[in-house]
Amino acid sequence: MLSYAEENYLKAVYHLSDSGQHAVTTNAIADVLKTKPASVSDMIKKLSDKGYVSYKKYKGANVSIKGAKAALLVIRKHRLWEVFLVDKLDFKWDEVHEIAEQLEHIKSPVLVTKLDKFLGYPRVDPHGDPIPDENGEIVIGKKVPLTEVKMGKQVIVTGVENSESDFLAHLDKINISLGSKITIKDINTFDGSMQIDIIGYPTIFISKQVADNLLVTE
Amino acid sequence: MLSYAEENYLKAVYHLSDSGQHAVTTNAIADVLKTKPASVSDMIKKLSDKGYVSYKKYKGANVSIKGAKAALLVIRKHRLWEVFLVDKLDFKWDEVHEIAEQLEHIKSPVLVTKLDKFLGYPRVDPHGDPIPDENGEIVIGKKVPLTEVKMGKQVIVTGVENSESDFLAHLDKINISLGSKITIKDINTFDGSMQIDIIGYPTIFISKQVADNLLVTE
DNA sequence: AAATATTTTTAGATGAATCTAAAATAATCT
DNA sequence: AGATTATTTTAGATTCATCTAAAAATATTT
Ligand SMILES: [Mn+2]
Ligand SMILES: [Mn+2]
Ligand SMILES: [Mn+2]
Ligand SMILES: [Mn+2]
Repeated sequence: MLSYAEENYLKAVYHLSDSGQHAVTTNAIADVLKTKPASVSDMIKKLSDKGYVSYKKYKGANVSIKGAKAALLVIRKHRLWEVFLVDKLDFKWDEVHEIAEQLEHIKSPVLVTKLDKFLGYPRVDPHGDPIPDENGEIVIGKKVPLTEVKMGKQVIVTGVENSESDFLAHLDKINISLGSKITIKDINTFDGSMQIDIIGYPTIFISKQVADNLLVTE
Repeated sequence: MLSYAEENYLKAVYHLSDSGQHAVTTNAIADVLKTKPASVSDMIKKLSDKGYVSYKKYKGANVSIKGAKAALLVIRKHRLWEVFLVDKLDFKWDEVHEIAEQLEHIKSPVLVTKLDKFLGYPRVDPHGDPIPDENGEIVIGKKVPLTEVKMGKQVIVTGVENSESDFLAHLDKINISLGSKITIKDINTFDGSMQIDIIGYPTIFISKQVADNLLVTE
């Protein structure tokens, strides 16, 4: 069984590698876990021996299939507990991370199942991040233009309809990128422009033209 | 801050000493914690150095005021989580102990406060054990005869009105003792006799005479 | 390409919590 | 009381996760 520390390392590797897309450096892991590179080398070697990460000395680490699955089950618990804390206990979305960081390590598969049911099978956590299913799979919803989304619903930017560089530059300027979590606060019916919240940035206005070309999920 | 292990030891000492009433032997602690006496000696010495237990070599250990308070806050969390698991997640009362054993160590005072509120400030856990308040105090309710209790309510036997030995012997015979958790399942109005559940034993019938002389709390 | 700087790994140490085996103390039994 | 048995403590070892300091590998700069 994985220890607390092992689970935290696995999660860090998974996230830093963009869900397993590329290898992760020792220093980067040390950084997010607030530990020293020497400790990371030790732990990565251990996780490699156990088959949870692939690792070549001096070349960084990445999660294996087994490692990604384990990481995703911890992430699932983390996000379900965050939903519990916000929806049921009235925490604010910015107060729950540290507590979920502890709760994610509770070992009991049936607890996770029952918690998921109790919460009504949520698909995203309070920060808009998707909740993996019981097999560690992230069910990605269909991509739709932001103009098709109802007011108030939180969505994640997962693509663009138009890839011209001046459009992309504009998105950059207004702090929208792949993965941004957006909530529509208001829609002006006469011109289709809208007021949106982007998590981490001030509320902004965008034109219908921009909204039409932004693909979002959930 | 107390470690996981330290909290478990403190709780064991607290319970084995009957809430601090007497000293506890090394072997007894090793027994309940499924560890070896040598480990207990080490840990008790550490807790003694930190002021959580009083301890004289070869003479056993007991919780200090500070230790009892710490133990009671862990017990509070344990029992609140048990209520959560049974009331909200639909666990059976005999399935929750192991999970609560993990959850009791989550560190976040505000989480406990909010959980308590969410659960409606329960005063007993699913096993009928009292839940200490935020100061680690167990608020003992008034003692009333069992005949004054409403059907369905779970109560704890905390005394007797009549101390004659044949009454006490009778209680013994039907497995009722101080601390027994009783739920009234049915009351026969014509003679005041009742059908009761005693946790850990089969359902039994008792006469109004017995119920009148049984003092219960909660 | 050589020198320099950065990153990563190894070596060796520490603290926490555990264990086994042996020594010390206390309790029980002729 | 003296011998035997049981309990408890100490001594020394182990595992886990961490650290610092030094060595090795890689990357960057001149
Ligand atoms: Mn964590
Ligand atoms: Mn989150
Ligand atoms: Mn515990
Ligand atoms: Mn209980």
